[in-house]
Formats: sequence, C-alpha cells, structure tokens
Amino acid sequence: MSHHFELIAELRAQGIRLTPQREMILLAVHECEGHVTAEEIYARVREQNPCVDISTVYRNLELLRDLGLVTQTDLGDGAERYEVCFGQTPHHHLICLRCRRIVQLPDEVLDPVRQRIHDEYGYEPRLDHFAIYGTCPTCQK
Amino acid sequence: MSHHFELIAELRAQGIRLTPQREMILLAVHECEGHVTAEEIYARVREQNPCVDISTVYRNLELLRDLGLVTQTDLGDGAERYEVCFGQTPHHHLICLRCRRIVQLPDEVLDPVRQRIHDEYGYEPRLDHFAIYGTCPTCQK
DNA sequence: GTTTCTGCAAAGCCTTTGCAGGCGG
DNA sequence: CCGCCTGCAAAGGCTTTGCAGAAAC
Repeated sequence: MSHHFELIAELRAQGIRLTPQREMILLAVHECEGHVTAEEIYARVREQNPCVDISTVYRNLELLRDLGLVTQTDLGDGAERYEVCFGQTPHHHLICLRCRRIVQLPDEVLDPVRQRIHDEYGYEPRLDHFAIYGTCPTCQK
Repeated sequence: MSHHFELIAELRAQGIRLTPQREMILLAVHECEGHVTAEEIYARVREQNPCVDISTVYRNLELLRDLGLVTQTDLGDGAERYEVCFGQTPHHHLICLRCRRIVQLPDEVLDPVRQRIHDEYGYEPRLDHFAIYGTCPTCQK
C-alpha cells in the first residue's frame, strides 16, 4: 500500500536489517488495516511463505512497535492488536461488547480528561490508543 | 474488615453457599485493599489453609465479580486485578509507567468523554474501572 | 567476516476445564 | 440427600526464550 516504501526507508534509516520476513510482516500489518492480532498477521504471512515462524512475527512486531512504526493495543480479549501508525491520526477505539464492532474515536475526545489529570494530579498521561467498551446503537435494542 | 458481614449477607441473599474457602477468599480481597491479583489472594488464603487450590480462587473471583461484589480490572500487565466494590465510590486508576504507583481518579473525570460518545456515536459506554497510564510527578524529573 | 536474524522446540505465564469425591443447605 | 463446590491434574491461549545455523550488510 501507499506508505510501504516510506516504512522501509524508515527501517533503513534506523539501521535495521531488511529481511524478507520483516518486509512481509510489515506489509501484512499494513494491508490488514488495523486491529490485527499476531495470529492474523502470521496467517497472512504464511500464505506467502509457510516456513515463517510465529516467534519471528512476535519478534518483529515488538521491534516495529519499539521503532514507533506500529502501535500495540490491548483490547481486553486476550490477544494484543497491532496497527500501522504511519500516516494515521491519533485515535482510540470504541468497542461494542456484544457484536465486537469497532469504531474509531478521534483523539481530542480525551482532551478534557488529559487536561484534568495534568492540572489536578500532575501526571503526564499517555492516552494513546485507548480501548473503550460499550454497547453500540444497534445492540442496545 | 468493616463490610465483611454485609458481604456475607449479600452472598446468602443471592442464594450462594458459604464455604470456608469462599469466605477466606472474600476476606482476602477485602483486606488487600484493591488492585490485587489472583495469585496474591491465593498466597494470602494459603497462609490460612495451604490446601486451597488456585482454581478455587479463580472460580470464586469470577463468581464474586458476577455477583457485583468485586470488580475485575485489566491493568495491562498480564494479570487481572480484583477489588471489593462494596462501599467503594466509582473510580479509575492512574498508573505510573515507571514506578507503578497507582492513584485513584474520581469517576466524573470521564463525564465529558461519556457525554460525547453518547451524543456523537450513540454508543452506551461502560467506563467503569479504567486504567490510564502516564508518568507521575516524581518520575517526570 | 560479524552481527543480526531466523526457525525450531520448548517453556512460561495466567487462566480455564474435566472429573470424582466432599460438603453445605 | 441433592446439587453445588472443591482439589487435583491437565490443558488451553498467547507470548517469550534458548540455541544453532543462516542470512544481511
């Protein structure tokens, strides 16, 4: 997709080796458009090369996360979710407890909270990529 | 502690059997004053009776959670945390990423978010017992 | 050539489950 | 006595780790 070459350039810039596995994993996260588990990325990568191991997927997701190319979010269902953050605006997730539908929530929704935490508690909150649970309009009936 | 008899009365009211294990577990969560893992409760219960099994602890925490006597929170560090909610005002947790210090945050801090999610997205958010990460004033230096 | 990376296998951590016997009501 | 509850043992899901060989630069 669009940002793929930028992503690879970013890797090189950080002095990280570009292995075929790495590239496939990065591409897979990118194609999946957010909220993907390691297992899903693994499945997609294996379509191209069945020899790739799940531990390689985990190791690379960790690396990409540390490089700031991918975000890792705990949506509370047992498995971590990964998402490319290149070219993404900061956002959060609104997850329906019943149908698991996920809606993106613009970051500034949390501004009032951020403000108060800063002013009243002195904490510097890291409110990126939040998961908020609830019931979606459809499931409320 | 203070609410112990009320808690037991609540159990009886719901038609739940009062076993020694159950009582010990409930008491343990109560004494620990919040944010306790199953493992910690297990340890404390075993001081009294080493025969109690960890699966019993998990089963009872699940039961107490379903009865609404205990809350279960995922603070993102792998293990679920449990807290007695009898006599507690709704609150959230502000956790320092560096020193792990936890501060309680009154529920109404999230009111603006609640409002906007309701108004703009139609979701009915379940914003109880939230975990917010950041750096505490001390660790910011 | 070095150093990083990979596949394989195994373990690790938290939690759940199946089962037969035990105890609460 | 009936049915819930327990201990034991085992598995389950997700993730990490140790290691020797392979590949990137």
